[in-house]
Amino acid sequence: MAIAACCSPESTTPFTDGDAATLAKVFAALGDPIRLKLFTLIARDPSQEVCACSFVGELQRSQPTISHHLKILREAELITGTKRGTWIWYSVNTQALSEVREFLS
Amino acid sequence: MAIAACCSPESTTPFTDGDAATLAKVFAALGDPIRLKLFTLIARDPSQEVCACSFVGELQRSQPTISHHLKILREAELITGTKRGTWIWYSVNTQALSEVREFLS
DNA sequence: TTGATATATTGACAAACATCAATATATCAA
DNA sequence: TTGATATATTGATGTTTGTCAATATATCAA
Repeated sequence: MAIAACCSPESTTPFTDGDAATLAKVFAALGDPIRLKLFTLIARDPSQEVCACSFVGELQRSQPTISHHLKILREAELITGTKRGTWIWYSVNTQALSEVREFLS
Repeated sequence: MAIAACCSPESTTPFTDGDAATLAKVFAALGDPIRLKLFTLIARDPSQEVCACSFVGELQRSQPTISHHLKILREAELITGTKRGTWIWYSVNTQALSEVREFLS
C-alpha cells in the first residue's frame, strides 16, 4: 500500500480550527497592499497620532475604503483606535504583533 | 483649515507598490486557515519530508484543493517543493520567513 | 506495456472581497 | 443652532478566492 509507505502514521493537526482561524485572520489583514501600508504608517509614526484623512490622500483610496480597511485591521486586533474629539488616534497592538512574531519562530 | 491641523505635512509612503504587493502576497498566503495548517505541518515536520496525500486526509480537503493551496504557498516563496520520484518533499524557505519576521520588528 | 498512484490543471460555481457614491452619525466652532 | 469636518455605514458592482469533479501528466512496479 502506497499510503502506508508515504504518509506518516499520525501527524497531529498543528492547532485547533479556532486558533487557525484567528491567526489566519491576522495574516489576511496584512495580506492586502493598502492595509500593509496603513499598518506600516501607523507603526512607524513616532507620535502614534494619525487620522484617516491623511491616509486617504496618501494611499489614493476613498474615505470609505480607508475606513473599511482600518476596521479589518482593528478586528484582527493589529491596531487600536482611540477617538478623541473628531479624530481617531491609531496605534499598533504590540501584544498581538509579538504573538504573530512568536508563531513565525 | 482642518486638513492642515490634522495631517502631517508629509509622511512618506513606507515602501514601493511592488514591495507592498510582494509582502502582502506572503501574508495573504498565510491568511487562510488551511494554508496556515499546511505551512505549520511542513515547518514542524522534523524529517521535512511530506507528501500531499497526508495533507488531504488530515485537512479534509480534496487533492486539487490541497495542490492549489500548496501552489500559493510556493508562489509566495514560503515553501519549496522538491520532486523525488512520485512524491514531493516540502520544506520551509527560512530566508523568506526571516524577512517576514524582520518586517514585523 | 499496463495498472496504480502522486500531483497538476481545467472549468465551474458560490462566497468573500475591494472599491466607491451616497448617506448617516458625531464632534467642534462660530 | 448651523456649518464644517472626521469617521462609519449602506448598497451596489466587478473581481478574486476557495472548493470540487473531471481530467491530464508523471512516475513507479509488475
